[in-house]
Amino acid sequence: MKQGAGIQSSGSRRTYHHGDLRKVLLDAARAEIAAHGAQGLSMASLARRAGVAQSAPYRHFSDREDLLAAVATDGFERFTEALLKAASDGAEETALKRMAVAYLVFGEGNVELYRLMFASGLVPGAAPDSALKRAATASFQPLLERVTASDPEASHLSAHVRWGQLHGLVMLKADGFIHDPPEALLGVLSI
Amino acid sequence: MKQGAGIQSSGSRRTYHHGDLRKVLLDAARAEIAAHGAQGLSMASLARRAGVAQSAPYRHFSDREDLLAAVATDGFERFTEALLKAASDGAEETALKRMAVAYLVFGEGNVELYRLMFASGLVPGAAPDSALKRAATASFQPLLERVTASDPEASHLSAHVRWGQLHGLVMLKADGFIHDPPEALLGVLSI
DNA sequence: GCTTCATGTGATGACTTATAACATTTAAGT
DNA sequence: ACTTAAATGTTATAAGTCATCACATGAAGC
Repeated sequence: MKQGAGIQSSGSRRTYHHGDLRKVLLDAARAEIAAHGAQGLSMASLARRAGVAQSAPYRHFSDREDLLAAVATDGFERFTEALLKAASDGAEETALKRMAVAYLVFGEGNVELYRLMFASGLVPGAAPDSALKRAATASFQPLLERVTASDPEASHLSAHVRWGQLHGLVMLKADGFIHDPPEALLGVLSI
Repeated sequence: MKQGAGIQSSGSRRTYHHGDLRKVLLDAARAEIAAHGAQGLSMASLARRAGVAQSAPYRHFSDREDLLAAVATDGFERFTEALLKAASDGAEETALKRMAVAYLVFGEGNVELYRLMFASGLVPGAAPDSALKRAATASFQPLLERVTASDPEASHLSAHVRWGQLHGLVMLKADGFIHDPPEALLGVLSI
């Protein structure tokens, strides 16, 4: 089935069909985005990197935005996972604090991916029933649940504000406006 | 031989020299960014819109990023002005609250400009002594001063956190993740 | 085995950034 | 005023991008 043929990066593939181009493209895109951001990512360079024709990626992604959306969707899923893991990974009372730490750590460790996910305008433009939109809204659920769990009076609104606090700190750091370490910031936040 | 010739070649300009191309380009860029964001802005379209050759803008801006930086710098200056005006426009005790409102209002009223200023990666990449960097750091001073003035114990750190709160809310709204009105958010923030 | 469908190729058009060589005004210096 | 330098515009062009086309190839199903 999955013939191990794979890729011959120097240009000569053994098989006409690549075998797993979609995955290779996504991996390359993730790496490129992590290294240099989504802005400069080009379909052509991805194709070159994968050793296929420039038009090949369009067999797997309808356009550049579609590919970025796939990377972002995957990012949201990993992000949600990280939050859930942090929440369930210790005492109940300190779950929110651990989630906050996990949030900041994820942001710091995936600056460009985080920017793509939350500040590229990809999500607001996506269709309401798209995988991207669903993954994005899903990533907000863990935080929302914890906030309302710890304080039944708390509304969506206060969860939004908590989220905004963390989001703002991640973005300010991502863009080099502040440089304080996560622990210091959380101390002031009193989460 | 003579290829220049066309005073009127493309548009309806009467003089060979445009007169105030730099300003016209900046105005057009601001309008285009406000309408469709900085992402899709092209030097070529700006030139067309101004009725000059595609290469003309490069006489005034070394490259696309340089033009965007000019727009962002102007944005930071107007942003600082708005914050200062809010601070000095009422009772001393409520200055911080008014600044917070002004912050959110500016963000909501200039979504794409705000994104360019704070989330485009322009500032971290700029030279330390560039006009952009200076305008950006200057925009943080009003908030910092008010925070430390109202609470001498407060450090830069707590000012950063305040900033992060506001920044996060603006960005989340800009990207369509939340939709709460400013007053509601500020109520929860207790600023 | 034959057909069909998914996937990769090459060529192409429209568009963009950016630079170079050349043209035309404006300004400065004498 | 005359000459020349500096700004600022123009044309042409190179290199790169996105996206689509008709066509080639190989894998899977009948």
